[in-house]
Amino acid sequence: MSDVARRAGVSTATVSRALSGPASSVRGETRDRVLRAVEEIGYVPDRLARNLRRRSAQIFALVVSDIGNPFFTAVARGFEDGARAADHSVIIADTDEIPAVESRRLLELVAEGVAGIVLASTGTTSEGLEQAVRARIPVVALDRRIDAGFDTVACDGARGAAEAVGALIAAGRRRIALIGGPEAISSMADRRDGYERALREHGIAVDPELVVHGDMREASGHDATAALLASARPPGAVFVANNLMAMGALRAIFASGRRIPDDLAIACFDDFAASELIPPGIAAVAQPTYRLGAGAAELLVRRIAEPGAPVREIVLPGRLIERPSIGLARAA
Amino acid sequence: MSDVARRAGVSTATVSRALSGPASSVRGETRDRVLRAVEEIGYVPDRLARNLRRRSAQIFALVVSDIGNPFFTAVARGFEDGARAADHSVIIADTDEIPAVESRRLLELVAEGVAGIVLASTGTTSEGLEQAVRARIPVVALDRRIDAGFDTVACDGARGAAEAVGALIAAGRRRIALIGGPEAISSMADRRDGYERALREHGIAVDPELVVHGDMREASGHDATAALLASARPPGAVFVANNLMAMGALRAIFASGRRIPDDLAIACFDDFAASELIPPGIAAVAQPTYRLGAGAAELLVRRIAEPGAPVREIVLPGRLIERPSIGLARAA
DNA sequence: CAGGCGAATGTAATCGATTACGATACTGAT
DNA sequence: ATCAGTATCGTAATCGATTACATTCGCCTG
Repeated sequence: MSDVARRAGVSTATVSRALSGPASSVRGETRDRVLRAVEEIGYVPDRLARNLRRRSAQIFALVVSDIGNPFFTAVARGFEDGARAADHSVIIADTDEIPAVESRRLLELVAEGVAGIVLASTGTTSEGLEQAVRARIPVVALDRRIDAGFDTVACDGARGAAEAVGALIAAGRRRIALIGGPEAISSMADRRDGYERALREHGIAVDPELVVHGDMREASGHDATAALLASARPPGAVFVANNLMAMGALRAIFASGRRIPDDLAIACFDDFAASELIPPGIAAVAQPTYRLGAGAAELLVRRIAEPGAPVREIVLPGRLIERPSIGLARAA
Repeated sequence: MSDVARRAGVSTATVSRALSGPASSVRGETRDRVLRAVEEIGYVPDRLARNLRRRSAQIFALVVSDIGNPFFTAVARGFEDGARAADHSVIIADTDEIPAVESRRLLELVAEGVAGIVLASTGTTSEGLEQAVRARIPVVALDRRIDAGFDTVACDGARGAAEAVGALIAAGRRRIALIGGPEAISSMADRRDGYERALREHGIAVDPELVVHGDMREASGHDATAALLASARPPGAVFVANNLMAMGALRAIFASGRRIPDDLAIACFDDFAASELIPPGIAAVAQPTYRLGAGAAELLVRRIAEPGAPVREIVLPGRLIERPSIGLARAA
């Protein structure tokens, strides 16, 4: 940096101001001289030194339960692009949906000096979250609301679920089971709400026996479905609250020898790569994953620019992709 | 840090040595005093300052073509665990399989001061790679070899492919097509080799008309398969060199109305989540993804410990998961 | 014309840990 | 008793960019 300063005939302070200070802090001509010197020498500012001075690294963190879940990887794609546009790298951390792990990861990220965190929380407030707030690191809630006043980006789970369940009803099913997720996770609670709302709107009572909860992983979807199918009065359709459990549900259904949609209709939240290829084609509510991720990055960037701004919430609609697993096509 | 020093009655230099210096550099009793003081005060070393001094951040980078590919996310999982065990975070960067993007990402990572890079290269040496080497940042090749002498971790593609193709032959197929990837990518070339070897070993000539190349993405798998099926003498089986193209191939096959395995047998490299659910169950060579990722982390850690050590190569076997898509079961 | 103000820039302190260099004390050998 | 050698620890420089504070200069006002 001092080489640049010498070459441009200014001090290092001026070089710094020309490169990263506000536009008004340096005379136009001086700035040009500095930029030319930078160009000639091929100077690249040292990020590590800058990080120390600024007390923050140019890194955003994405904290999710499992990077193996295609929903989160798709979100990560959008988030990464958004972060890169703001000249930030992305660290990804898994929590395995375990609150203690989530807290630990957050503490590590705070220590790491990340500039912002996007968090798909397990639902429990933790010491890690507290520390992040105390360190004034912006936190954006992804997919799941956090009680306090955090910026949030999510898909409209209630509406998407209601639409999917509505489609099942329109196809003539009335005994529709829900395979839901933990109620502490707001997106899961929302989807349950949508399920119940759709039933009520069509004058169908919610049957507690048809509502079961998994842990959002494949195995739990399988087990829950198997139990439903083995019960005295099995349902005529199931709505599964996320993609992984849906895969488990499908395994259980095929294992039972039932045919979709004749014996059992199915729809789920969260589209997945193979949904078309699994016969007869599985209906799903597709989330705008890329835009969720990009939106999260955007919220972080804005919050950094104006820390005091009012809390913002981005809620994007999902889109029901109707496929034959629903059963009869709806009347147009 | 000076608080700790004062409390322990030593200098900051001693604190630093006690915490991160070699064991011999400080008297046992002194170290204990320091550690106690650290405990009492709740001191946490500042990573940003340490990074500046050490001229390197405690971060590993994973550079892949597309984090949306489940193979890479599965690898990422193992890599992340391995990195964390060594107290490093993980940055993930996508290249979209574009050499220029790969080079740019690498340059950014070098500037970022990452401590090590795991790279699934597009196959072209780039300025970014040069810079990484010049900066003495260890680079481990993942899945795909890089010409020069880099540590490498990969699955045995030739053997896995030969096994899968061998199974198709054992099931009575002789006209077996290959949907391969770009030859510049070593893992793809290996799989092609395995394909050809299996054919030769069974006295079947390699028919150039049955060998087509995609770009490893789903659409190319679809198009290549559609073209094969529409040809004058369509194959009796296909072996697809990766998971994404396999999904595309399946779409094309179903669209053509053909039945698996009666009309067309299929097997692919890289197992994927839905392979069981897609009828009749799609045979695939499963890679030990988690261990590939963990192995990459391990290679990085060792290379950092001994920069001069001889080049190491970890090659892990894949496992053919036989499913009905192959056709007749092999004679036991 | 004095005094005040703002724009533009320079000087040097600062972020917090690491480490080169030097000082001290203690060991054992001669 | 003297001295080399080693183990242990302290002082202060260092990493490279940012920024508080000081300085200079020009311009405007009363």
